[in-house]
Amino acid sequence: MPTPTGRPPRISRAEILAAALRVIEEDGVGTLTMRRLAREVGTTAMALYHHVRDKEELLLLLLDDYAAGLPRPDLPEDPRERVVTAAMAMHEAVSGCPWAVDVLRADDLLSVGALWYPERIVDAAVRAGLTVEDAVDAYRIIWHYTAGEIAGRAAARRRRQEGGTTYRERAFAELDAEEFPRLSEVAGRWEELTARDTYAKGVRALVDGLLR
Amino acid sequence: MPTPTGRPPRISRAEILAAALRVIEEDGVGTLTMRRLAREVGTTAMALYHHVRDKEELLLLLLDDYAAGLPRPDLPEDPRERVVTAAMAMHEAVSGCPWAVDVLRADDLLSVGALWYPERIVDAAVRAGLTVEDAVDAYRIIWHYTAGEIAGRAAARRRRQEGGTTYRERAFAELDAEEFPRLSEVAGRWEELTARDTYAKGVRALVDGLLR
DNA sequence: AGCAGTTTCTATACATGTATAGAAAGTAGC
DNA sequence: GCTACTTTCTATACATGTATAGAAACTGCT
Repeated sequence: MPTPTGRPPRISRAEILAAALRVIEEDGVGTLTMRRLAREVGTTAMALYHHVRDKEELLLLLLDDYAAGLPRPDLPEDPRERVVTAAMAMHEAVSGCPWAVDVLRADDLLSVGALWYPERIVDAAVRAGLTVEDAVDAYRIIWHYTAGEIAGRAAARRRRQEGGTTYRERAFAELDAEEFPRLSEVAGRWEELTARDTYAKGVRALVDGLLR
Repeated sequence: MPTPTGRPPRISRAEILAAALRVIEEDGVGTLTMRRLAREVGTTAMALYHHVRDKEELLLLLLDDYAAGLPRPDLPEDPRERVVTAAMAMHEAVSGCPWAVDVLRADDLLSVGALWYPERIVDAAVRAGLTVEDAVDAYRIIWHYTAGEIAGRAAARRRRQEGGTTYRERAFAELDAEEFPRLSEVAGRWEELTARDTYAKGVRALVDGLLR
């Protein structure tokens, strides 16, 4: 299409994304609303919907740009360690993105800018001896774990901020020690036990189990 | 408190939960709004908030009841298989709950009625030779994987229903075969490759890796 | 210039979760 | 019975994402 038709646009997707990023960086992801964003770009909320399908897509595009700009880590030669390193890089990339949690409802990663991660993971898994099919399975399993871990960790953080009685706390409070001996044993230490970062442990176990 | 004070309640939490369950079963979880629920119970939306902190807690309580009513499977003697079986039961329990996805933003399972699952998993992990601390880690890693898998699967299902171009499809369409050889190789078969249920494979790998 | 077609933008409206203020309906002490 | 207090409920309001209808601004054709 050499000559475009129709009313000429006053705003572009890129402009919207840039403004969104600005808002997020300045005032946090919680303040990013379509109306606020529109104000920032100098238009109305509904005008944004011509450049972006919905808010979820907006955040996805943002995540995409973000991931595309990250440095790719060097990967070790050993295939097993390669998978672990790539997975941890993926985890770090997504964790570092404050709005990622709202988009994590994806069955797999993801988007143009983030394809590096699945590519490396699948490739390393094949090098480790898996068939391509198994390698794809492995990647998706790792992704599910990664997404679940990040979502969980984000929820925990939010809960700690908001304060108030956790539903879990109540569950632990009325815990029957006879019926649930193990949980009773650790109930008092739960907060402490679950504060540690166990992601690496998890991927290592996963990779060990998957590549054998 | 033998004699209660204050205006006597016209509705109870149990009543609300029952009505909510009825609405979900009859018209789907998508139609469950606070106003609809209030109408069903014969009160106003805001009145519900005296019996339930917010909608999330409502769904959590519902999930709790649901999980509490499920039959507990027999667990095999072998500790490793025991963990796998308990995890799969947990997965099945949560998957079977249509509204669970909206509540899955929890850092760990969960609630009074569902404590059976973590108890069994931690216990089996200890029997398999882990310390209590490691067993708790193992349980949470399994939970993160489980939650991520369910959320992903739900997102995929939704996307299939709604139709329209997936973001992923677009990503695959403009895929550079030189930069991403592995992904290009499987791009055409992605839908087929990711349709299979890989949860069992994942937990098995995870348990293998964790219990060694 | 005028008409048709296309794209972008504006105005308005709606459903939703939930905050807030205050009314209603009880109990206990006097 | 009256007042103080407590709990529950009602009315109203607001921010949010987004649907819908139509106006506005452009191109190309006649």
